[in-house]
Amino acid sequence: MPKTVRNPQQERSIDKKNRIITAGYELFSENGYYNTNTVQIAKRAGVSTGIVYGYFRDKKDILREVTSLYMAKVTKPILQLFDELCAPFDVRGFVAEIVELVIAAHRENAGIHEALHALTHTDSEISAQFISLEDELTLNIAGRLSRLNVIKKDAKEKVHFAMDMLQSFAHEYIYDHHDYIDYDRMKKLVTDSIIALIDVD
Amino acid sequence: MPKTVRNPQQERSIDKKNRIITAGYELFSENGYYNTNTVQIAKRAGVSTGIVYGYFRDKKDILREVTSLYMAKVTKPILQLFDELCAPFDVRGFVAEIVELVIAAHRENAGIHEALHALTHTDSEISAQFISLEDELTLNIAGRLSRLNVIKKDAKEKVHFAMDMLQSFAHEYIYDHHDYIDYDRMKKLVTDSIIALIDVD
Amino acid sequence: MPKTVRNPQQERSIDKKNRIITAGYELFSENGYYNTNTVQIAKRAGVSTGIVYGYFRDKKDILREVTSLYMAKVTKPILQLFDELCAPFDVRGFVAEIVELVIAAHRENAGIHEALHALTHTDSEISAQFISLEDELTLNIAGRLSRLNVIKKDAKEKVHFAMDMLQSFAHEYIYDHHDYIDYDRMKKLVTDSIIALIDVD
Amino acid sequence: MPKTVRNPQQERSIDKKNRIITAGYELFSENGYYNTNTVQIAKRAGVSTGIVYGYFRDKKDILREVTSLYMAKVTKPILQLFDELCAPFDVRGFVAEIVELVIAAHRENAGIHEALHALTHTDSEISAQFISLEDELTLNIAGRLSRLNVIKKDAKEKVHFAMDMLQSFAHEYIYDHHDYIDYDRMKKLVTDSIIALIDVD
DNA sequence: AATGAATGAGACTTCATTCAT
DNA sequence: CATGAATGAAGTCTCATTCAT
Repeated sequence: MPKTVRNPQQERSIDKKNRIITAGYELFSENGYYNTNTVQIAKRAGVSTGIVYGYFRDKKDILREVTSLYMAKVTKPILQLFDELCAPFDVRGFVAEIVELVIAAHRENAGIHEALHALTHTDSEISAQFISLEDELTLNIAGRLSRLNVIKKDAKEKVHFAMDMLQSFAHEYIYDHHDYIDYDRMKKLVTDSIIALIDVD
Repeated sequence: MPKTVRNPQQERSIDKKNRIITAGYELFSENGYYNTNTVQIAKRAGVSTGIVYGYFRDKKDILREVTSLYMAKVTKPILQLFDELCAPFDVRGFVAEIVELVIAAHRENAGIHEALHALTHTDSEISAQFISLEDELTLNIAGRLSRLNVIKKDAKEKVHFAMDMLQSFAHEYIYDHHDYIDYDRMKKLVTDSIIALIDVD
Repeated sequence: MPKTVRNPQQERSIDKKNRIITAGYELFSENGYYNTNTVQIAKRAGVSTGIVYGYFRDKKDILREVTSLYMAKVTKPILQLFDELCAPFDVRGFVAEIVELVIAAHRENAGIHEALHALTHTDSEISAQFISLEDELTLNIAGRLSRLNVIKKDAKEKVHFAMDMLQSFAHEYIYDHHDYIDYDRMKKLVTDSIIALIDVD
Repeated sequence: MPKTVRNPQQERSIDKKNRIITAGYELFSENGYYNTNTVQIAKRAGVSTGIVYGYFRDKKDILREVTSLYMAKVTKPILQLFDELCAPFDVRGFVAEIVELVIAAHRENAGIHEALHALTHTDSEISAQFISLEDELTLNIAGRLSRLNVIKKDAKEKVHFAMDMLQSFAHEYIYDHHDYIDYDRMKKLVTDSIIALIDVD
């Protein structure tokens, strides 16, 4: 008797599944994956413990969906920004906007990034999901910027590296406030570095 | 009745404590903190389960020491490089050296960085250890470079950001190999960005 | 994340909780608190180890409930006897009845009194429970006897001391049978002493 | 290879053994038998963990000796008082003296009585030791008082019961102070009850 | 489809006892 | 004789998962 997981079609069921994912999202974000148990998830989602296993194969399966949700939340606003983009455009202004966007995304998706990233190393599936997100973003953005002729050379490498910078900085900005750092000045350095990176031929 | 932990003085005991730390280092690195149990650590260290608690208050205490070990491993070679540094010096060559060093450190200290960083978000003690490592490195390096007049302005912000870049890149380089990225080209971009960052006034 | 303990409402659950308490009662009684482990309790109760922690915070929590159960078992029949009491009444007959009652209670509640009393010295919570039981009994009985004008002076001191005598004797009677003691004669001495105590002005 | 336990002849060894017993006495008294471990005992005695097993077969063996020590401490002063006793004598004064003596013994031997008595129920060996102590005291005292013609009938029963009363009261007096009890009045009741008991024919 | 009580393997930790030095 | 580090069995408690209702 192969174990089956419901694939909810009905509205009420979909809602229930989503509530579980959201609960997982919040709890993993707050306490990390290993410090969250299924009873907590069920309680937060307002469902019974048992039904969780109606929608998800196991705890890891919730993690997978939480990861997808996270991906969507982070990717969407950035791609949207690019959608509205058309040449000629103000590079500095645009980069500044992106910086703010990434910071905001980081702030909103608080702990989950850490919680998920943490698992990246021991869990190949999550790792793959993360990598494929990066791939999609990198290639998508690199393609757009190439087409717009904003970046002429090494677009993928530049975009990827720029994304890394942004992520590092956003993390720094949100979580690891060091007293001796002037974050506004640092933000300017980041923006400048990215602009310089784009302009390098 | 305060629980006491042996503070080993004899060589053999120190060795045993170190073997436990090393075992923890390796296992946390391979499987993460939560997927490693004390029996595994003891077995890998070649000691009994019981004696682990002769040297460490609890499992978390092993983690603390593992973190310290990691800190030392990462910090030392970098500070050493700076120790050998004297003006006038070849900025490009030096940065290139640093890049290689950080990549090497990342390679050698494989999973542990992830495993530890993962806990940063749920464990304030580990977080504090990490932050204090960054503080030390940043301030130390920023101080040196200021004194050598290599960086004239915003030294701390620049150094901190440069370190973030390096870390992101090293991580990328070691773990997340994307097929479509030419990592040598990317390495050059990183080096250039750091140099540019230093030169900005 | 406050740990929650089920507060069973359903009959079956209440029964299960009671079975655990009873199992604890028996095992603590037979082997003492420290020589009883949670696996034994679960087995005796016919439940799994895990569910024990669904009903009780920890092993100590079982002890608390066992103590309460013991209290009830010991207190109830004595208070009941007093409930049926009305003046004028035959002091000698009544005291004799009480003596038999306390012996019976001791016999039935076998080892548990010892097991619990044992903890009294190292566990302030159990100690408090015991003391409050004594308080209740002493004050209740002293009040009744004062009101009935059976005892005119120092009612609380007399009642308390009489209870001590009874307990000592019952313990002696049940457990520490010495060959050279004629326990029927001793029982008469106890009865007489209590009667004398009451009559002292 | 039958396990042997040293039977120390040399002074230094005897001293060491005694220090272990004393340490056990104190620690069992403070924390109970089960909350005391051998490392603590060794530390308090100022010896190594290992050597404890040179003098004692196991932890229980320490308990045995501690029990003996307790016996001696409690028995001696009482028997001594009787040794000094000769007719004709002042019953009331003598009983009052005994009461004070037992209270003092209880105070000094604080927790150990409880700690040991606790084990009485699960440990037949300790139980036997306790009973034989009582036997010795009861028979000894009953014999003396009979010979002195102080008690004419049921001497053993009376003495035993009197000892129970004293013990209960002393325990009460030292440990379970209830606010609503006037202990001086209660002490008088105890003394009177014992005197009455002796005088009953 | 839903509930939530129940299961039991396994995690962390303690400690009586042994043994190499 | 003495040391105290070492052993490993056993205890308490947690939690992913199942199952009777």
